[in-house]
Amino acid sequence: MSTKQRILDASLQLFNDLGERKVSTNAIASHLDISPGNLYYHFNNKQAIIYQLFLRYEARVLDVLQVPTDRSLTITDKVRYLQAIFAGLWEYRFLHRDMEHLLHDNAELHARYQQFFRHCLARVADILRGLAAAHILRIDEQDIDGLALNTWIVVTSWFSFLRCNLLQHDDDSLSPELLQGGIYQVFMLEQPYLTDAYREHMTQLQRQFMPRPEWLSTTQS
Amino acid sequence: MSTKQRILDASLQLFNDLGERKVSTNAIASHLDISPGNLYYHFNNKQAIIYQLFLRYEARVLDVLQVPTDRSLTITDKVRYLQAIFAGLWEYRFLHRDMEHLLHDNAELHARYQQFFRHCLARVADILRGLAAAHILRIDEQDIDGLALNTWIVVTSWFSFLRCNLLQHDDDSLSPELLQGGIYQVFMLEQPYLTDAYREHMTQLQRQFMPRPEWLSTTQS
DNA sequence: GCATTTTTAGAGTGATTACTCTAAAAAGTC
DNA sequence: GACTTTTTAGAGTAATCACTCTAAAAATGC
Repeated sequence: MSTKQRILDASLQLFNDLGERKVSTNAIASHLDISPGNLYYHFNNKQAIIYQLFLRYEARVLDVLQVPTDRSLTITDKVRYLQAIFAGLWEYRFLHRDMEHLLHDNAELHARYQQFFRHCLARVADILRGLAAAHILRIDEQDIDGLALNTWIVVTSWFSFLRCNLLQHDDDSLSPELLQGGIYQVFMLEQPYLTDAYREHMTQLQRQFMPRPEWLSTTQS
Repeated sequence: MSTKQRILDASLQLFNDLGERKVSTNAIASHLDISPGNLYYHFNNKQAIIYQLFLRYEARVLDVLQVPTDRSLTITDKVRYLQAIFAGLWEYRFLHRDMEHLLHDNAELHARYQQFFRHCLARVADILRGLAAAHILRIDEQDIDGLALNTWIVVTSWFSFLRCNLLQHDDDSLSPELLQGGIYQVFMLEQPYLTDAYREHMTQLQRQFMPRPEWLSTTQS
């Protein structure tokens, strides 16, 4: 594999494990047993590494968020979307961990990210319209944008939420399993809009993603 | 005013304006025309300043999130809760801007924050139960925790969302007016649970917090 | 007015880190 | 094998920043 790719892979891994801020370019180089000069031969600066990783992430997400044109959506699609999106978020989790800082320091990334956001939001809205067309949801057009936006917020904030509110301080073990609770919360957003025909089925499905009860029960505290 | 208070006030202002990370302790001192030594006489370290500011924030929020015991909740309460919470978020907006980093570097704050979170979540759930008891919402007990959690996520992520997705890169002018859209989104979460008696009234109320349409419409992009 | 405590100034320090510079090694070309 | 280009090494640098240290000034108590 080319040095450039190895730098990107190592950066991604270190960023994900430790957070972008805690990983110096020298650390990336020494992790790969190459010199800082070598790293800077391939990338003009740290931001360029992050930008390339974002492009990977973007491609991955947009690839998932396609709405089929030849058939109507099913509940299976819904689950598949969410699992794939959360898997992508997991793979590039350093991004949303510190998005504000990354964007503040990088105007080019900021512009691209905002375009990406608008694109995603439109796709999510299209998916919701597709679910409505398939009589899975019953929702007014005027509510679709709001629901799509809430979905975006919950999805992109989920890992941050976990790390801040549910993980012990010394415990860095954010695991893919913890994704499940995020999927549950997104189902929760859509649940009230389910048509009677699908309500029973979805409720049962949603239960599979139920967060462990000791987590978040408000009744006993 | 005591030097200690002046340090806290100046820190809050600078943190809010520039982000905690971009504000050095030396910068706080020189902003107040005092020496770094003086600052460190009053606070052992930067984290201690942040911790004290968090305590202020916590007290402010918990003061707002009271459920009246002598009467049932009204729609006016609902609006008042949201406006007061968002005002508090605004006043201490540096906190949620970089919460993960702040907590990672400060175990004591992390523990306190998690306790605060659980407390808030329970209060939000109580408010939802109160709204159900007042026949404003119709919601199953088993859905309350999930709705409360989504409310927490949307509320605490709103400013971050604005800065990442809606503000121009050179534009630091996050304004209190932009809060309104956050309130709209929280209404959006609860809207499907409204009883018929209140649906009309709330929908009209919600419209007042409507984000400007060019913002987030998915229909024209 | 003297003694003690509290508050302040301000120079300095050690650690970190993104990035540079020079030159050597390796790879490719003919 | 001579050359050109690409890739690499690694020492170094300038800036930043949280925090320390010493000693002077100010406030307080009696």
